[in-house]
Amino acid sequence: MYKRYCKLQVLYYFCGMKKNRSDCPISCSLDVFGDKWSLLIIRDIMLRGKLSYSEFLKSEEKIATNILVNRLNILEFENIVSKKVSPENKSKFVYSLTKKGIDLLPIVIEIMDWGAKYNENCPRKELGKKIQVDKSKVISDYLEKLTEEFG
Amino acid sequence: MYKRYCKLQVLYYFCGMKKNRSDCPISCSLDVFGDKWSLLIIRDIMLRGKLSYSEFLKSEEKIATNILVNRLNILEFENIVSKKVSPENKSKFVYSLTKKGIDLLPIVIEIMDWGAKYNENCPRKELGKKIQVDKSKVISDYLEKLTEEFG
DNA sequence: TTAAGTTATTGCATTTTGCAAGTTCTGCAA
DNA sequence: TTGCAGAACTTGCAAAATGCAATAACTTAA
Repeated sequence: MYKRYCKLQVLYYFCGMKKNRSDCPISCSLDVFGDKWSLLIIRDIMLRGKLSYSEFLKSEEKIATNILVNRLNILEFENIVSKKVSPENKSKFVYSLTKKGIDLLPIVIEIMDWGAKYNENCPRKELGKKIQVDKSKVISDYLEKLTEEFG
Repeated sequence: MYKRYCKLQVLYYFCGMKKNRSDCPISCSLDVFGDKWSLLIIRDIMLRGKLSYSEFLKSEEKIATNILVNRLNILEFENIVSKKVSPENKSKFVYSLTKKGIDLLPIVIEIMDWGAKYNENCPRKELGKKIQVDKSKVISDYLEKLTEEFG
């Protein structure tokens, strides 16, 4: 087996772990992904078929490398994504959504719809228009697709 | 007319206004409410009938006063909430959701559902259980209720 | 004009973010 | 077995955001 980096980041996250601010489910959710970056990584995996660290880095929002590592570690620790050695290229990793991660789909779609509705500078592209026409179909289609990848 | 505080916070927000990180609607949404507090304020107004600064302060997550003022100003600036002098008590303000704010309802409900599903320490209470049974009914019921208050 | 209730600011310590540079790790091929 | 290239990760430092406690400003009503 290959020795990979020790997960300092996860250790920090785990050790410094604050209790949830409250037992409100909204608050607990935000404790996990309530920031400007986590859901963008989820989006990349969920809607854009991105798989790896280097692909996430290329997104137009230009996430910094340390933030990306940190968020990926947290998402993995929280069992939202899982990380495996890539079958095609053994020196890289691929990330995929767990069931828990896939269940973020409706949140992501709703956020996308709201964003498109209220920002002139966010023209609806293909997916955005589909959402406008039949949101629940988009969700169920993606759900099916993501679930079968999930196996 | 009463001179109220000048809105330094809003000025800062406006002046320091970064362009959106990208034209992705998800990213644009997160530019506005992608943090640990904004949606909790929305929740308080939307689901808990809270109206004023002092009520928001009392929530169990214990938001700091400066953060609360800052977020309220941003939400108001973004036209998600609107602020008026309270009819009952003229020395206080009440906040209410605009149409844009009300449209955050599905996002809030989905986040709530996900949070309750994946946190043992977030027992589903009345609303959580209703969501489990018939999410879209909960959404349309609240939508109706919020919209008539709005109207 | 003052008291009571409400909302907002300030200063400081701490934490998180952003950025740029450099380091470590892995597989593959010489 | 070494060296290289691609990929993932860390580090150091500056800047920004957060948390906290104390204080200030504002409004109404008496």
